[in-house]
Amino acid sequence: MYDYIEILMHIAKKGLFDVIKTSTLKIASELDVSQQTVSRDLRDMEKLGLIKREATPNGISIVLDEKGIDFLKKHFNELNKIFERKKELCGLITKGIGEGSYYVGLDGYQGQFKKKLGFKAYPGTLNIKVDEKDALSFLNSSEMIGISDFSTKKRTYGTLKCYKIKINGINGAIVVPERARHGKEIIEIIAPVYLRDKLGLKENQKVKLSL
Amino acid sequence: MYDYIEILMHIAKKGLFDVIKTSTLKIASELDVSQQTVSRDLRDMEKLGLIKREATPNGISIVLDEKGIDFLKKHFNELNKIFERKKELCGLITKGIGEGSYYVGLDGYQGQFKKKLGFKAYPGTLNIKVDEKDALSFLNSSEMIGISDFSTKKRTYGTLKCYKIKINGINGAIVVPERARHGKEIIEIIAPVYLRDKLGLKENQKVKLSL
DNA sequence: ATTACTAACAGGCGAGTAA
DNA sequence: TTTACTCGCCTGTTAGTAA
Repeated sequence: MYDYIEILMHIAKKGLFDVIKTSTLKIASELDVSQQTVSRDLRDMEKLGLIKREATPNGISIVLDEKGIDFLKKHFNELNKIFERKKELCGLITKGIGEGSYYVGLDGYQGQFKKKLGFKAYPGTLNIKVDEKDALSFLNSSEMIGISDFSTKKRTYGTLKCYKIKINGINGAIVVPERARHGKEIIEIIAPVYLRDKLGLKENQKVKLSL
Repeated sequence: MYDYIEILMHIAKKGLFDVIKTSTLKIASELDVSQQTVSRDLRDMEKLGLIKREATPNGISIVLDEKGIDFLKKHFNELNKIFERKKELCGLITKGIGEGSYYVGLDGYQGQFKKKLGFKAYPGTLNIKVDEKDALSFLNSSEMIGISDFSTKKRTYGTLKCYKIKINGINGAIVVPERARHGKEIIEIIAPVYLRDKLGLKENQKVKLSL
C-alpha cells in the first residue's frame, strides 16, 4: 500500500474528490519516473481499488476511490497522533549561566527581535529547566522564527531560533542559539520586561509556558 | 525519500524524539520484510541523515534525525492541506422524494438513532441540495456513525451512515443510505423535531449546516 | 543473541514499440 | 498524440553465513 503513497498524494493534492484529467507522461515527469511505470502503477492501483481510472488514446482520468481515500486518511490520523500538539510546557526557574544576558542585549539582535517578535528584549534571559522531550514536542508545535547572525569588527554572533510563547500569561519568546552551549534541558526566555520582577519569580519556582 | 516512509513512520510512532531500543529482526517482523532489508535500509537512512543509529551485537538503537523529522513534518503539512477541514456546508431546501420519511420512522432505525445520535428522529427527512464536492469534504471531516441494517418478516432495511450536524443551530444528522437512491448532490437531514416548521423553512431557502 | 556481508534471485523499471 | 505491451536490465530483496 505504501508503495503507492507518492502517486496517491500526487492525486490527492489536486483534489481529494476531483476527477483529474491528465496523462501518464505528465504524471511521470512530475514524479520523475517513466511513463511506463506510471501506466503500470495506475493499473495496479485500480485493481487494488485505490483509484478509479479511465484511459483513452488522448489522456487519462483518475479519481481516488474509497480505499485510496481511507488509506490516506488513516495515514493522516497516524501522523496526527505523532505530531500531537503540546500546548503547554512546565519547568522550573533556574539560575542563568549569565551568557545569554549579554548576547540578547546586542543591537544586532535587538533590531531583529523588534521586527520579528514585536518587542525589544529586556537584556537578560530567564532560564527554565524542563524535560527535554517535552520541550522538543512543544517547540516542534510552534513556529520557528529565525534570527540572523551578524558580525562586529571583533567577532561573529550566531543565528538564533526563536519561538513566541507566553509565560504565566506574559508575551515572550524561547531563544535557542544555533550552537547551543548547554543541552536542551534548559531553555532561555526573553521578554520585553524583566520577568523575575514582573512575575515575582524565585529560584526553583514552577512556571507554565503556553503557545 | 518516500522509499523509507514506512520505516520512518514505524520509528516515529514509538516516539518522535525517543531513542528506540530494538533489533532489526523485530522491525523486520513488524513490517513484514527480511532482517537483511531492515539492516540495509537503516544503514542507508543513516547515510541520508534521516536517522541516527547505533548497532551493537545485541540490538540496535535508533532516533529520528533532523532530516527525518523534517520530512515527516513536511509530509504531514501536505496531508493537512489535503484534508483541510470544511466546517460549514450551505445548501438549498429541496422537495423530498418522500422515501426517507417512511424509512427513518421505522423502529429498527429509531432505536439506534436514540442510542447513537441521542435523539429519536421526527419521521421525515429534510432534503437539501448541495455541491457534491463540498458535501464530500464536509462529510469527510465529521465522524461517521454507522446505523446497522435490520430485517422484518417482509424485507431487509439497509445500513445507514449518519453524521451529527447542526442545521441553523439545531441538532440533527445527515443520513446517507448505504445504497444511495439519489446522487450525493442531495443530502437528507433528520432531527428530533420537524425542521420545516421549527425553522420556518420554505422551498429553495438557503440553510447552513455546521459540525 | 545480535548485525551485516556475499551471492543468488526475483521483481520492478524503462526502452522500444504496437495499437 | 495517447496507453500499454514485451523484454532486457538492473536494483532491491532475501537466504546463507561470518563475526
